[in-house]
Amino acid sequence: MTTVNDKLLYLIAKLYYEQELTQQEIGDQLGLSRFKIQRLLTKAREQGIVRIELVPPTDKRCKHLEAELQRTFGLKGAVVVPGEYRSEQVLRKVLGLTAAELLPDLIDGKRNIGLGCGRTILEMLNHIDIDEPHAVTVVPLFGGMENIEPEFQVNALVQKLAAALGGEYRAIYAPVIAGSAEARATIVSDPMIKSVVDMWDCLDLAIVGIGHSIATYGSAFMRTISEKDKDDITNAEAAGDVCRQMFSITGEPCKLELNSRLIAMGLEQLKRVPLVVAIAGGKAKTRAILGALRGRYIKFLISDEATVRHVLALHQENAHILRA
Amino acid sequence: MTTVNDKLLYLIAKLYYEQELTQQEIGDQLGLSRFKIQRLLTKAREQGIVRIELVPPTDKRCKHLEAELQRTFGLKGAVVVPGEYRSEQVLRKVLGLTAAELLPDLIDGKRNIGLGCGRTILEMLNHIDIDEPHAVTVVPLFGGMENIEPEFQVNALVQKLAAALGGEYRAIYAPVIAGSAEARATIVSDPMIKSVVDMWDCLDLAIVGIGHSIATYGSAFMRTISEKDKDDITNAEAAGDVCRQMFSITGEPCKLELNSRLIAMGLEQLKRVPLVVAIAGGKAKTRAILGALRGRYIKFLISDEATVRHVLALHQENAHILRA
DNA sequence: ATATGTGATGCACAAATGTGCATGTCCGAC
DNA sequence: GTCGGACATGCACATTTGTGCATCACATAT
Repeated sequence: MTTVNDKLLYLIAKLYYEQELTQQEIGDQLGLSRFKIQRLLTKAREQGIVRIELVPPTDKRCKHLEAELQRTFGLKGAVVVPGEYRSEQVLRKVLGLTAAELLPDLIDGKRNIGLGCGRTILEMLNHIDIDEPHAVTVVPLFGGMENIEPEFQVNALVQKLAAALGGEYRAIYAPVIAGSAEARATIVSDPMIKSVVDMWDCLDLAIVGIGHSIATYGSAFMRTISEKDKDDITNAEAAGDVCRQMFSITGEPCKLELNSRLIAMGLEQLKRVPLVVAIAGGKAKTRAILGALRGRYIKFLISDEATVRHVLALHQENAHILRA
Repeated sequence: MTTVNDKLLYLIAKLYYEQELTQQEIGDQLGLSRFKIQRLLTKAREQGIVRIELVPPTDKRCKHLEAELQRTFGLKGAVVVPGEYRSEQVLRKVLGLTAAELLPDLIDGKRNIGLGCGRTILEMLNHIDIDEPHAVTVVPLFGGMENIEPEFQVNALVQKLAAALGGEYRAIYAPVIAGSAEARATIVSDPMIKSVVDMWDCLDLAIVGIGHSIATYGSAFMRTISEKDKDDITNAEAAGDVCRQMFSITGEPCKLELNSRLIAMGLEQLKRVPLVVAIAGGKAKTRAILGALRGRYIKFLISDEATVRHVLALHQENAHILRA
């Protein structure tokens, strides 16, 4: 019964996938209806008789750029995808995929993982494919925002990563920005929230995006803050942010009143994490990435060739600022 | 340039084959047209980024039946596909496929290969998949018929096998039945034909079907012969044929006037070939297969469980005929 | 400047594939 | 027997995919 099927399924699969006959043609040849062939093919796929494998393109990477990044900014590592991507959408997906492929190496031996949020991070989560479960705990690196789609919610992202890794996660039930410094203090001292925030001091790994201040994160974050805050940011010449913490193109943290209300992992805290992986690319983020690198906030960068070239060029170009 | 594509192709392939999005959905996500996705997918397949592999069903075989066949009829080997196939069409394809898979083992070290003709043989040829070329010479085992489709022509079949194996072939330009014994003699002594016919004495391997006389080979052969010949065959109680040579259910060659006109490898000649592989199955061929086995004309049988059970049962049942 | 060719692009249409459903079939329980 | 359920079958229809073609962009030769 089943053995008949085995050979038959294999035969049909061969005719369909190897000889590229249509289901109708196979049906005619075998004296079976097209529908039957269709269902048998489905069964063949289910039973694993047909195995579709995707060969990852021989990981061509821009080793020289990676080495230069490491040298120049004291990184523990870098991965630079070759080529130039004109579409932001495509680039995000490519970087997300690349990050997902690297993830097994990155999380190896890690217990507490902090996760940022953003579209590229989400793309990464969509492509994670891990065999054995890892006993990790995933925590968000900052509070949430209510005015964005559910799938971008920090808690949804940590949940997703934990699920993909087979570990646990901690959700944060605090806003990324409190109404006042006092409100922040109150919120952060709340036991449930404190237990998450306290974990920021004992992370083994943080995975973050890099925002380019004005219009960052689909500008959802920017929509959250007041006009005065925006002016502050502009005046401070913020080049970008990591974990919502702004810094200038030299890597100096921006002194903003906003900071006192932020419920987010701090830059100095971040520097103490053994491994901070940033995923970021795109011409618009050039200044932001450069700032993050100069500030030594990140220790591993996943980006693309065109962007990295821009970053390195910009670094050469206005290196005098640093000396000044 | 190409490197951009590599990652992108892989990404698209992943979305399509792993996440099972439609081409349209992928296009929307990436901001590319459906057509572009379509073409990139084609390219991904061409470049081997998508690899579709067919896992042959764990070669479940009826070892016990194979052993019994070997023991009972002194075969060098047998392969019995499990199950019962109600459709002749399906059975032919399954047997052809099975034979094609066995072929590499069967031809190993062989130089001169004789090939019969028939629908199952053709199916086998359709599935041959060999890596390195074999230095073989393929010859037909009997003459041709003009009243059948071109793809069933003996010369087409030997050509096809030779092509699949990467070897050479000899075509025969003689009819399977001459008009008279004298005509046969003349034809066979023609140098070009003789050189092929002479090879029947130095074959290392023959691959044949088994016909069940009346209505054999889509009855094309039967349409070729006269009414008197048919009566002769009926009177001689022919059970089947190999290479057009008729025999009874006991395996005795039929003494027919027709034989004197046949341009086909003889049964005694066949017995001298080190390895004769027959591919045959189906209830209707029970008697024919039994006759071929009893006559020891074949040394290797590829068939199916249901048929073999019938054959063995029939053998037990009328074994007394042999003793008589 | 003007031809010329090569390749990318998207469209209309054709072909192939997938799916919910009504019907039919088989088989065991009662 | 007959009832009920699980499952197979084929159909109409919806979705998805594939393809020939006209168009356009761009580069190279004339």
